[in-house]
Amino acid sequence: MNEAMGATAGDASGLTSTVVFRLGTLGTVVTDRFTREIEGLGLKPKHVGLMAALGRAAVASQQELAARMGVAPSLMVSLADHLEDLGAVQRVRDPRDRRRQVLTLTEEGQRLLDRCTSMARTLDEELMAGLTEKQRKALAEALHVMAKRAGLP
Amino acid sequence: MNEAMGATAGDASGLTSTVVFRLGTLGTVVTDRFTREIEGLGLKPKHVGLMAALGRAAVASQQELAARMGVAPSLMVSLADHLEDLGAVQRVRDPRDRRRQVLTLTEEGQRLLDRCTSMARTLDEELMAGLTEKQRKALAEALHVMAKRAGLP
DNA sequence: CATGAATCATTCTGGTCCTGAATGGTTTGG
DNA sequence: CCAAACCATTCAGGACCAGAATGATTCATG
Repeated sequence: MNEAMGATAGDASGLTSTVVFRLGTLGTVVTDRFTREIEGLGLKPKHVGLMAALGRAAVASQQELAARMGVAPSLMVSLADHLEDLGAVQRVRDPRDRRRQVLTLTEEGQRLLDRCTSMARTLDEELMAGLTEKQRKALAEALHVMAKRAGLP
Repeated sequence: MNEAMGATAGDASGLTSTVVFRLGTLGTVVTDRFTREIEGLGLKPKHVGLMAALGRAAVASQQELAARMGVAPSLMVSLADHLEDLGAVQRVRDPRDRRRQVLTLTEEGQRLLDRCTSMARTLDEELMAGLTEKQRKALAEALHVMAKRAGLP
């Protein structure tokens, strides 16, 4: 939820037992946590998402990336601006079509992304500390299926 | 993710296979969907969260509710304002302590909450359509454990 | 090959959501 | 009885994001 609905107690309705609700609240809590974690790197979640979308060797125009991430092209410009300032991505005009700006992840960008991934894994541990190995598998599988279904990655 | 990081492809790093990442992206997608759903009722996710926090018969001051939901008191005021305008909550000065504004869910509020719950259940179905009954159980259980662990509900 | 429509990136403007500071009424402890 | 603490409210401002407007480039079609 655009944070999110973020309720915590006193529920007599069953709303809070809903997967939608739990997914929403947990999602924001976890993302807020992650946001604080990456703050020191000068990054926001969307920057990390963009780097992940780029991948190590991938090449894509800003337009395509904006569509993939579900954001407006104008926002993609500012995200790319910032990552470029950090030296994390390179902007190159596509010689085939000089309207297109092609983004590529630099080595510095890959380093940043790796650090973010590492942080995420640590948070994963913390988050799933109360789960058995079997439960973790089941959770990962379920999330994967639902994400696919939502057309995500 | 106050959204969220929202990446979708080209990932060579493993970030997207992280529970943190999937939880974040799925959370925002689902919340966005829910947001559209409740738009017709004149509600935003936080309004629904507040109503759920209130519960049918619960009584709480705005201060306490703000703390529970993790928002600033000033935001709680405007959330309560809006719900009051809709006739969903009643604001009453606590006679024991006339500084406190006590909120209670009205019948209209309960009706609204019920409709939101119903919508959430429908979304649950849609969301988990690709999951077996066993997987659904496992997912619900895992989310519940993690939510508890995060101090949520 | 010329020109109008379409596409891409960029800038700018504005809206929404939220926090933190300032204010005023109320309570409480010494 | 007074100062400190507390609650609700208002207000100003910041972060984030979408949409319109602009300019450059490409494409389609006659």
